[in-house]
Amino acid sequence: MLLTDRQVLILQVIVDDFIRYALPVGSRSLSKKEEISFSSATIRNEMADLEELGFIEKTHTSSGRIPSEKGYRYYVDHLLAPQKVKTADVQIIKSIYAERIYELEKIVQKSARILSEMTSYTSIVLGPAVKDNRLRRLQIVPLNADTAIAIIVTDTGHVENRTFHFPANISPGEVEKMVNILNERLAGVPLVDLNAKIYKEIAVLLRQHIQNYDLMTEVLAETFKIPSNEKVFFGGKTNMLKQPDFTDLDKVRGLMAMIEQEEGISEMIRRNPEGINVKIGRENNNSVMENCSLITATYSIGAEKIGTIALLGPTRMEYSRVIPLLKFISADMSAVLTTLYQND
Amino acid sequence: MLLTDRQVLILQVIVDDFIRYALPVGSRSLSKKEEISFSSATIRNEMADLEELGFIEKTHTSSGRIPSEKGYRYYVDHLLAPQKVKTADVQIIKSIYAERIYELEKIVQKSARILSEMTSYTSIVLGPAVKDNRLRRLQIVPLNADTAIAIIVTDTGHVENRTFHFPANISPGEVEKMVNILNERLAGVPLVDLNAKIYKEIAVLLRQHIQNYDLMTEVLAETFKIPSNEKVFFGGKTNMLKQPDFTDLDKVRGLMAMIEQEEGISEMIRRNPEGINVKIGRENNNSVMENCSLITATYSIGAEKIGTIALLGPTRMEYSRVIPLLKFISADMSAVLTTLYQND
DNA sequence: TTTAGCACTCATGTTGCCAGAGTGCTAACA
DNA sequence: TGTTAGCACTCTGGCAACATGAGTGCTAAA
Repeated sequence: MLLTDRQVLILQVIVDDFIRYALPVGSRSLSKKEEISFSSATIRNEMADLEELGFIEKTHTSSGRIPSEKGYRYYVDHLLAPQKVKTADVQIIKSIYAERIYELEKIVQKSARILSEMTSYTSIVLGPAVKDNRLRRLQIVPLNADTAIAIIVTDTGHVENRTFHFPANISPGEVEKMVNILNERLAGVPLVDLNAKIYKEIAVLLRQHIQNYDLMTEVLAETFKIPSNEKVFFGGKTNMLKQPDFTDLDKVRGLMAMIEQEEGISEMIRRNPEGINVKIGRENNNSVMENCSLITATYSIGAEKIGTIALLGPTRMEYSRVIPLLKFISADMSAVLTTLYQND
Repeated sequence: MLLTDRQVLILQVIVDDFIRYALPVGSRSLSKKEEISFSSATIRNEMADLEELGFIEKTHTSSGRIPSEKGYRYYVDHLLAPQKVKTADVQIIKSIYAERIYELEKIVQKSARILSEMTSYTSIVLGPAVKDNRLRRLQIVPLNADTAIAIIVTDTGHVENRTFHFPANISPGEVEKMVNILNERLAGVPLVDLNAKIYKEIAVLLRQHIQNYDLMTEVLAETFKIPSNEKVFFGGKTNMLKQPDFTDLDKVRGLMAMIEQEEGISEMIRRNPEGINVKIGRENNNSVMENCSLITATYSIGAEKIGTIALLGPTRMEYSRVIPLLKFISADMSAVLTTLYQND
């Protein structure tokens, strides 16, 4: 079951070649490669063995071989010669963070865009769930007699806002008092806990200052319902169309539908553990991903994982270029975010 | 050059049929239709004339006919029997506005989504340019020693926010004063004019209260640079993939690239005049639009046009269903927005 | 163990053929 | 003069036959 050195070499060359040219690789063309010093017949024998072991497969009886998912898996796990990230690319990535951006979301979004541009695959970044941010400041801006905007600023510079309707008979003075109470009591509280706190602590206080305090409490609670999902950012949504692998319109439709939906893809990304992960084809447990690979890398503030940056491409992905790139970006992002937000 | 009644009838039936089935229409199948009481031979003669006049064309010598762009044009201009909007659809549209939403953007975005769902084409809505909104309130929330978020709330409930960096040595007290000054002086001013006002009126006032007033003024001016473009909202970006007309991957790629870019498509929409407009195929002056039509309808607050709602589909679009729908939605949106924002 | 050689397989492209849909034209008809 | 039936013609699309070329598996010799 263990592969011989020569088999490994052949597998490696097959995968490299197929990644490059997207065409089945035959024994004759292999025998012409520098790395390979034995004849096509020998290669054929070895290929037959490799096929039997499940590392490569044929598209039809007399075709060349293409890597199977297992073949890619072996390649990724054992054969990857990670390229160094090109200095030009390093420059570009560094420049994302060179501007003094504070807003976490912008950093994340920009990273997604650049990653997709550098790879011409589709990048997906799960931003930190807003619910885990902490409240920095709450403001209420009245718009008309019964409508106002609540603005929530978090410690990561994220601004969340939503309109709501006042219960009847509330005075500007009361609103002001309420805002003060809320800011005093809720600063530093994770958004996800706002609701509980409002019922537990704030309601009592409001009672002392506001007429319609019970209705108001309810409105506040409703207003501060924070979506529990991570935000999803995309880069190069339609890059898949450019890949020669996707000539089948139906496949494309399926993929696009999934990307459009956001749910499916973010769920798929989310279930990967910390660090860097490569999921090849059906390893993603999703029929539309049959010819796709997904590489994920988590990023963090300090030691705490806060999001995932992912790359979606054909199984025939340039792993050796892309994996180091993703590692680099996620590490760099983590570093930047950590200096920005660590000691808040 | 004027068409006879019979020619018009035939043209109408051809277009209707082709819109429905996406297959070239032959004389024999035409002759079997109820509406048509004369023989296939007669139809052939008429079709020959119609072709000579440029209203229909063949895909090959012995194929049935399909409408030309000129044919669609005539159909849209003269033959459209606008269907009534289905009551079910009316319900759905009404329900968009039934919830008491105040935020203009949400209304616009929701409209885009629903329009695309009802038509299975791609909808694009140009929201009002943020720069034309008026400032309702400005807030500044410090994030750390030198960074803060400026939050701009407009009269349409839009919240714009951006981070900026304080010049050195500014005290919390000074910031508060500044915010007060800005709110006093700038409330009701269109965002696009903020900059001018800051240099003309605010700078002088800041001078009296703030040490580093010149640097601060510059930072403010920089912060209040408002993007001049309309916001673009999409619905059903990938709906085009579902149309039988788009089997050619290259065409699809071109279209998707344009949609992804946002620039091209919004520019194309923008150059249509007020009211409802139908641009067929090359009338859009854009090679990727060759087999597409674009229908635009403007919406307004009171008498002032503030945005455009558009629908992108194949030239073989269901004009008779879709045009009334678009009319209805744009009118309804205008009505709702007018009651919400007219007297602000 | 390696390799040369050969028979075999299959995808691809070409050709010819046929059926079917559709046209254009002509001649007869109302 | 307008309408229609009929017929010859054209083109697409599907199918089968065939050649080609890339590639394989196997055998036998080195």
